[in-house]
Amino acid sequence: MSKQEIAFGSSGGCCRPISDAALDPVAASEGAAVFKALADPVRLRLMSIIASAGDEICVCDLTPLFDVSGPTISHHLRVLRDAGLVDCERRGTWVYYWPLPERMAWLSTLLSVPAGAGAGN
Amino acid sequence: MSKQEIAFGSSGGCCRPISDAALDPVAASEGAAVFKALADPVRLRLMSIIASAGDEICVCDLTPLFDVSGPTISHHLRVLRDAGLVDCERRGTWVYYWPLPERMAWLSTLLSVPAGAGAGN
DNA sequence: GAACTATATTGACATTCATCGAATTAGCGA
DNA sequence: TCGCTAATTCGATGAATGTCAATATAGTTC
Repeated sequence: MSKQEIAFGSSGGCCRPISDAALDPVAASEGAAVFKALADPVRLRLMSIIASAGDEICVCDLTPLFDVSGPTISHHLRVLRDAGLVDCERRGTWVYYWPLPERMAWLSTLLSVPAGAGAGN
Repeated sequence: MSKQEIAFGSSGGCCRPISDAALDPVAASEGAAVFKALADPVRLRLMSIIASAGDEICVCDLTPLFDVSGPTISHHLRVLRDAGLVDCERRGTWVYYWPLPERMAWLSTLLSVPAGAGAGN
């Protein structure tokens, strides 16, 4: 278990939109690490399937949905878990994954646009 | 100008939270490409500075804020532009960047958590 | 305990990526 | 036109990453 989870919020406020205040280098590194977890087509789809499942979902139900090997799915799930986006539990032979909405909500807030932000348009 | 902008929304609905409906492979690739643009500490900080500037901002004001070279900043800005997150205009000797809030809002919606979604916690 | 299934880990490999220095383009002013 | 500054593009390089086959671990069933 190489649990090297991403620490976030350690630099203070974790829930302020970036259009509200610029990130310092430390916060940017933390945020980028979580975005990186979603920056792969397989992982983003995995995340969306797990998040929309409405309930925990078995790895055995996830794997056949993809064209990549089992070990690759396992690898991607670990990345999502290290990013704090999902968690899992072994129950018998099977392993079940569920979403951690807090981390997703955090990213969502980071990217939220207060009202009429942005000068350009 | 290698403008290979990321097409999104081409697969239909672009503004549905992933906790609401799972992404198909095409949508996942489009979304992952935009997240990838934010999956770097320098780029995420650049994005936050540009988004929080309240107005367009000159590259000459961005570069000294980072420990990387000018060409590297230029490279990262191009990635953000190709992702549709910012746009720019040359005015005289200088080039000014501003945020495109729509794309940020799209990502924010993707990650938004309706209410009490997520089975686990 | 042996055989079997479901996941995870390991090790290797090809590709992608962040970064830099050097060269290039764009515009200003003398 | 010549020099100067701002920004981008080019080419190269070392590091990170996605993938798979092989192996290992966890658990069930006989």
